[in-house]
Amino acid sequence: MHISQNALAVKLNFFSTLTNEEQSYLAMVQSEPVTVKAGKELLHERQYSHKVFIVLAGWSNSYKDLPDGSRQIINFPVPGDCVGLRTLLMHTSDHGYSALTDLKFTTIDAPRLMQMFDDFPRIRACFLWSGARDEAMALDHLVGLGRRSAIERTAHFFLELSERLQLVGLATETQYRCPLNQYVLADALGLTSIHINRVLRELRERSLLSVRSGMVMIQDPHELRKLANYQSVTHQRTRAEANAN
Amino acid sequence: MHISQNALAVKLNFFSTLTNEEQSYLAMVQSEPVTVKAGKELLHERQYSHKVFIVLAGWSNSYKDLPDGSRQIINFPVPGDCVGLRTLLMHTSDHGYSALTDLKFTTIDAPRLMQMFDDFPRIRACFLWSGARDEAMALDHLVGLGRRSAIERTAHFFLELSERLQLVGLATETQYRCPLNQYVLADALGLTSIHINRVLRELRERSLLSVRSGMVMIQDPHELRKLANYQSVTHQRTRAEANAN
DNA sequence: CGACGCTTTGACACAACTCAACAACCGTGG
DNA sequence: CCACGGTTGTTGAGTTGTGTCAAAGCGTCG
Repeated sequence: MHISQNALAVKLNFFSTLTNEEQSYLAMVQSEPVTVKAGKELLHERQYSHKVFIVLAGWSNSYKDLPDGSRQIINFPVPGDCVGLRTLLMHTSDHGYSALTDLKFTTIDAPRLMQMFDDFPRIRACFLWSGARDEAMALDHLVGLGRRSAIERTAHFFLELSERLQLVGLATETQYRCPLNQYVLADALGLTSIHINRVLRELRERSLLSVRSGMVMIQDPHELRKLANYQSVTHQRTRAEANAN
Repeated sequence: MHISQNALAVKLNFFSTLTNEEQSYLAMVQSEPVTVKAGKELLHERQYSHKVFIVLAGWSNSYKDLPDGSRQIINFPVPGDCVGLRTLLMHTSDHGYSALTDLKFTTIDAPRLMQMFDDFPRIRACFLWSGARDEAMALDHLVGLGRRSAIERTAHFFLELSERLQLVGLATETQYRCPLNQYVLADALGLTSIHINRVLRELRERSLLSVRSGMVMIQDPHELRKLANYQSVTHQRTRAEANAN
């Protein structure tokens, strides 16, 4: 098992403890790690795809482009996240997926994934659980876009990101690296980069959160959570008992 | 098999043809149909739940409430839709679910559902596929809230609803019954009811679409699609080959 | 040093919201 | 049958949050 493949195992273990056999199978079924350059598009909308991506390191985003040239970013998969499960079921992708920084990942081909799901129902359960969590996050995102103001949405976003990164050891309670620029943030939060800038300034001036040279610092977690009406995505939920299915 | 339970079968059959045995099992595993009054809350946020709902007739909505009193409607499940699959995995619901009109549905308990998934992998595949389609629709919704104007979003909404209802025979190309009032539409589309009213007026004045006494009439499907940049959710995709998993 | 990508700021425009009425509709009971 | 209240739809006037356009500042890298 590659050390670098641990993020996935860490995340799945959060849902349910995997045996050594399951863990080593999980490591074995993955391709060798691949590294691509920032900007590389790994999946474009409507592309036929027969594999999933497991992020090991780096930043990427899944998104949808609109005919008027704007784009909506759906998600920023972090290390340990799996991209393309739904696409596998659909056969063709309903979103694009590209690297924002140099990106290291492995892949699993559909047949091997399906075989694994047949042979290791507990692993299948973990993947389903993980997919369900991703879906829950997408719904939070949806609610934010529909009903939260720009500043609430932004605060909420950085809090959620923090929690996801903590899960794989890439953030502390108060800070984490985050190379997302204001154009990218704008596309994720349904705003313009100009307005994101104003919002970040306000958060900074209110001493709640600051973003400087790729580093997010949460200065006042309590007040920030209050502003965002933030509820933890993961911690509020009972840990899964991964029975078959 | 109850005739009234056909909507689910119709929808799953759209994904992959089920055998007679599968169809009758699917009918058998469901509870007797239940009817509840409009307004009844079937699932509230954070509720523990151990069953899924299969809508047979009537209108309902899943939503999230925000502490400031506003709400964001996630989805309007239509007959044949299944509510609560993700909740089953999470053990507690991350959204509320309530009836908007008198509502007829069946339920499937978690253990029986899991048993069915073990015994009939093709049914499991259909449910997963169906869940994936719901997720894809949620993503469309997310994109709309983030990047589309009020009128585009509204047009898009009615087009998508039309297609979903057509799938179960509840709409023609040009019209369908839809008892959603403007408050409800507003909560779904991330707008105020007042603004929805103005948007509907504009759609009416431009002879694209009109909503009168619970009836949606699509007057100019082509222009409406152009306005909304609408792409079919279901038709664009290859029909599934439902192999196990 | 200049070029480029990203951030920051200002002035202005506009889409959508708020508040406040009023009108239409509908079922209910007198 | 009409009067009534509640719900839903409609409209106007004014406000505000966010977008648009334009330009300048700042780092970094070649």
